Amino acid sequence: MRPQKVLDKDILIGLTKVFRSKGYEGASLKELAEATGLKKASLYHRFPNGKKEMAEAVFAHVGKWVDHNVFEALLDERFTPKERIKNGLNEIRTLYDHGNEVCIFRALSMQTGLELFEKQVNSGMNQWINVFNEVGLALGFSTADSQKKAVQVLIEIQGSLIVSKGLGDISVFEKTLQNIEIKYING
Amino acid sequence: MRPQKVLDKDILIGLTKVFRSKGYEGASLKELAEATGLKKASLYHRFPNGKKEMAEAVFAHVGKWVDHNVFEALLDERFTPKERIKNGLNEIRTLYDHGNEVCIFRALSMQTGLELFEKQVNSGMNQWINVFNEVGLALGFSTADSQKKAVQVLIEIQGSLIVSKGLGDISVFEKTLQNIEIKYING
DNA sequence: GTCTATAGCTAGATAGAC
DNA sequence: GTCTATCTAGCTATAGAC
Repeated sequence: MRPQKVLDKDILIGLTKVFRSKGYEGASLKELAEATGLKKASLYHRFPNGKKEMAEAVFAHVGKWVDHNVFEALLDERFTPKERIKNGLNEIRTLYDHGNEVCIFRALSMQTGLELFEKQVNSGMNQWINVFNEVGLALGFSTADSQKKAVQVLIEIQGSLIVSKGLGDISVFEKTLQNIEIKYING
Repeated sequence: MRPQKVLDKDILIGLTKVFRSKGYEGASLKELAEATGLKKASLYHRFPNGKKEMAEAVFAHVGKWVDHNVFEALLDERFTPKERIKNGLNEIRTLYDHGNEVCIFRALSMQTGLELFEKQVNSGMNQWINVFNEVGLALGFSTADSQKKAVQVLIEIQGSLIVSKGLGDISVFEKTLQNIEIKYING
């Protein structure tokens, strides 16, 4: 067994960067190879099913990050529900680099026609909603109100990322996060 | 002058359909030709600058539609501001086919790296904000409040389209439009 | 595991007949 | 104005040396 030139973790970072900025179709094997520091053929050694498998790995990697950071912060019972909201929103700030980064799930799933991604986006969105719903219930919101607010969080995060990018003004994203915090903390 | 086999209007419909579902990179000349009923070379006769020019034409075409329908409804002084909101939101329902269609500007501008589209998205978004701002002022909102609400409209429309598509549930889009209506009509 | 080299294909775009 | 045929460049993916 010859040693790996580049760590799996670092490959994923390079792949994520390219897929995020170019999308699935727009990302070429050439760029993906350059971003990881490996040659094309070596990338195929790591991902025998090619580009699709690379995108899947990025999906899984970011999904785990969200689990371990965003969701864990929102559900961490060592903190009060209000503190959890603050902490969770801070992780979201990091995830999207304060509004500078697009949502990688959107970048990868849009217009690929790959069913797998559709399913993963669907279950990912439901997870976000369930987690925010849980915090809402812990804050004493009614079942219906908590569910509604949770969906609204998702809408506003995704929408504000788009508008921030379109206007070239990341303060839109920041203000949206602050509004979400207020809505959860002031009832 | 030999007669055109396909009308400009119908070509634009075909191009729009493909770009909307596949994005700029994902749309191939082959598909674009098939969707319009012309052969590739004939498409190049109509759009000498190729794919980029086709996308620009779609941009302009949809932009005009929005001007003539959404914006005109929102600014039509024959109606009260509240009626204008209702009418404008109805045009938006049509534009996005009740949440079934993605935003063509987003589909075309994302991850293409084409500056032209970035500029057009930027000015397009500013137009949306200005028009909603104007209606807000007509309704008696303060300058700051009207501006804030106008940005929020854009965020919620874009976000709800994404969430609707991700969850496979267009009621998310419909509920968002109803919330916008309530926010404008009840103060 | 990583590399060079290349296969096989499809992309966007053009030439020229009609 | 539309077409068939074709060009070149780039793509994804593989073969095989090291």
